Amino acid sequence: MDKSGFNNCLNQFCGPQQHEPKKPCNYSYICLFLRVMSIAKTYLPQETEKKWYSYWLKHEFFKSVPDEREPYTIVIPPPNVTGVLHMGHMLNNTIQDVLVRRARMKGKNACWVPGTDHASIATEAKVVAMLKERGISKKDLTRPEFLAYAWEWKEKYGGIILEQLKKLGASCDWDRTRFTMDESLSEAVIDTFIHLYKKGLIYRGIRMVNWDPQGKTAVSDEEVIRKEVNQKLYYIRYEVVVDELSAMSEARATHHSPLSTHYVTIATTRPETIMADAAICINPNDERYLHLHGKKVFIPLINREIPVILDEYVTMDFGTGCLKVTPAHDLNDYELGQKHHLPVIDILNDDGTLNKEAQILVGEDRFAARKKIAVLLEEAGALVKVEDYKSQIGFSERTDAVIEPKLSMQWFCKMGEMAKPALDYVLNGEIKLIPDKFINTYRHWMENVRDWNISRQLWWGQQIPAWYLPDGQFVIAKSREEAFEEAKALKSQISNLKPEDLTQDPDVVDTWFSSWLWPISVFDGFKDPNNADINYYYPTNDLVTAPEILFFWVARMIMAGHEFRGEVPFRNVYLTGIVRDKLGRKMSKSLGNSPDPLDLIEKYSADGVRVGMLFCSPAGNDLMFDESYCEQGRNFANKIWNAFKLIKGWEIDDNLANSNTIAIEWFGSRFNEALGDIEADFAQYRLSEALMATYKLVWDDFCAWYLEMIKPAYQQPVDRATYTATVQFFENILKILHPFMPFLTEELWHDELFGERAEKDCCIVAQLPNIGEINSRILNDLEIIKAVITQVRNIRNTKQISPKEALELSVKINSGLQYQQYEPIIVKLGNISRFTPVADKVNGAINFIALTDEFYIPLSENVDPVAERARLEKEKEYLSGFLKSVNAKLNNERFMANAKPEIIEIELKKKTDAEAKLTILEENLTALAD
RNA sequence: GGGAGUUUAGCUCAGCUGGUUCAGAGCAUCUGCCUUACAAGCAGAGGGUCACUGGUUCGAACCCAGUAACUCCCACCA
Repeated sequence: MDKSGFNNCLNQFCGPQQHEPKKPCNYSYICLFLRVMSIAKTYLPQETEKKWYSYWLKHEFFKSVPDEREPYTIVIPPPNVTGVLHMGHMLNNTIQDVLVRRARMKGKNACWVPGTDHASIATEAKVVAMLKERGISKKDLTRPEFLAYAWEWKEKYGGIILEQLKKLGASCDWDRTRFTMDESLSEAVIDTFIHLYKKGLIYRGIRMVNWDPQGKTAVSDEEVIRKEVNQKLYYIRYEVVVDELSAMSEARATHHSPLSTHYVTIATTRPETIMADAAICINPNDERYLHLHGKKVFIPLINREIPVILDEYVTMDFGTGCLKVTPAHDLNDYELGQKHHLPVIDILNDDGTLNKEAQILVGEDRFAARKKIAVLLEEAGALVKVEDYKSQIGFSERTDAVIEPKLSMQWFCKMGEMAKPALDYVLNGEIKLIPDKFINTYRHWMENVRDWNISRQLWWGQQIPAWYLPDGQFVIAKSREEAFEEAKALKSQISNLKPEDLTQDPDVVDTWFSSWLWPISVFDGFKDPNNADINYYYPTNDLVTAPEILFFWVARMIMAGHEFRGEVPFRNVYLTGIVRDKLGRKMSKSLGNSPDPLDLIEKYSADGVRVGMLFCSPAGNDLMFDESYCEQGRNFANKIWNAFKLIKGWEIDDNLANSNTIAIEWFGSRFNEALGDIEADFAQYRLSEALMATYKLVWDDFCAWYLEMIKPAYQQPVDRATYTATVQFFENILKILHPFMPFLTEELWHDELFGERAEKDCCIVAQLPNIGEINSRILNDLEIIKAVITQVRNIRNTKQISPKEALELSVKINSGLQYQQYEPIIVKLGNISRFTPVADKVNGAINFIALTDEFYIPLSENVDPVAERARLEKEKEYLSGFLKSVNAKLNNERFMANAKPEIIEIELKKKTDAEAKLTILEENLTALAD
């Protein structure tokens, strides 16, 4: 059996965290091995993660109540209540958890408020679909019946996503979990609606809205996705109404005109709406159509007369230069209609079918009608031609239905007044966007903001507190009773008005009308604006979210913060990228290119996945996710586990003196240096870089160098001082790793290696180490020593000398570096039998240069003079070139005059170093020739 | 149509006010190793005309102009 087979076998017999075989085995050497090695060979996360998450919960480490400490607050971007965890959530919540855990370990009172969003359109669509499966149609239900089903659905599926977050390790204060339709949050929505209405910021009006015929609701501009679609452009001929006067002039002009004067041809992508036409519009400057000024035309098929109007809005060189105006079904046409006082003829039902106004094709769906009308027009001889045409079409984000511009009575919230301060907060830096490239986009949007359509024709959500009187007047009030009182106060009130005569507006408010209050409402800041929580936690610190919702969520939260608290809702907005697959495609359910996050956790551990996500996530840039990052994360966890295993296996001998003072001094300095780098990275929200710095510190500096330096020979004891220092280092490493890898670090934290721990002495609440002293001389020296060791190893490799074979190494020191004090390290890591300083060159030995010092390995039989000469010549050539460019600079008067003194000094040092090295090279070349 | 961004090694990305061995890191690749912490590993190595073309400067991956490709946001051309 080879080693890997052995390992597999071992894993089979060892359950998670099991150190003994589950059943007796015949492999006696396995049993022997197990007795010797009582620690699992690889880190086994499953049980560990469950264990520590419940431990944290049990000891309420996530829980936060106001106290004298500085608060650190994040409110979660509430995921859709019926949603399931996807990669975007993984990224987003990993980042939040890293920030929260780090804040906690810096002594702050960290509070991460979780919750879910009722997501009216998405949830209602799901409930409708669920009912349909059960054979129930929404039409047949009363509003309360439907809502009962919806709540049932919410209760059943509402918690799933939060449970999934726990698997990731999210350290939210679950006692604070909120839902945007919780009683107090809904009340806040209604109260703010009334407040804004009274302030004149909410109004009701007929507007062209984005109508989703499938969801049967209006959606906001932000929820419309524009896509380029292949369409047809239909050229349709309208007959010009001939009156007597024009008939005469026409008779005279007819043979001169290239265009028929009896007909006018328009181009449209929507022939099914011709029945709603209110006019034909031409550009007044269009000479081709002068004869149409003041005329009327017949709509084909239905022969209704409509006027020809003139407006410069029409582009002469597009289509035929002649536009049909359909105010009810096109935003531009609507505005044109308003300008020219045209009637509005709406021929569509809410579900996108044609209504009676259309006169023909009544009841047909708009797309079916389009095809059919083309045939009818063709038959009537009114269809001139059909061309292929590409254009942008709006689709509903939620249902993917083609958006229908539709006139309807809607509620609006005025934005202009609120946008101003919200823009200023970002421009003057009170709120930082990370990365700041989003400031421009934010400004552009805020300066061109349009009023917010806040009504939705749905049942799931907060019902608009508008009450209609039988005569059509309305009042805004919290309840029927209050509405009745208000109604009685109206000037032209109806006699004998009874409360039951009032009908409440059936619409609900847009989901974002509750989410924009989130940072305030989760702390009950509306009901009780002066409570201890809101005073302590608000404004929150960081908001972590996707740039896609910068406008309809982030911007509006800022507005609400200003409007209702006179303060920003948060200080920093960290905008994550979009998670894409390797091919750069956005991960989505429909493409099926998104891995299930829970499967990933199962496979690579939560720590591994967290690390994997962060490896590839620079702020604001999209990330090309690949499972291999998680694999790397898992491998990292395993590496740490093995370092632990090594240290754990040591025995201490108190009689031994500390033989590793240099190594300890070096790693201590290196650790502090890295700590500073990590701190700086976090200060700039460069999370992947902070992680990478940690990764390298642990893997390279600690494992590959430090542990190798101090590690005692097999089965040899270690001295107490080295052991203590190493355990201390390892504990500090666990601390800086904890925000990234909470489970593994907590598991190791409690090992007896670190002595007895009190019950609440946990890594999660440990305080991060402060940056201590940095000995930069030792740091610099060690870089040289490492280079020497690498050179020796390289020589071994190229000369095919086994690492087991010890080599002699001598050095001719020119630089003055104190190699003697590093001798134990060089000897150990280079496997050197004897390290001797020499006064003269060693002939016939393999040599290399570090700094300006010459190193020799006496292996004359391995020296190939030809190859050696070639190598030296090549190096010499490079150095001469380098020296030449340095000299060119130094001889350049303008460089000497303009460059900063420290730059010149550096160049001078480069020159002397290069010259010294060249001298050595030349000497070596001469020696080779002898 | 308007605006923003990106382009550096096979991949994902650093590179701060132009000036250290300024061309870097991780992964991947290649070579050699089952060296009792770790093959989910160890040691070593090889990868780049910094998108292209000009300009400014003593000096440019970095600043300026233009070009190309890609991405995103905004917008009413039927």
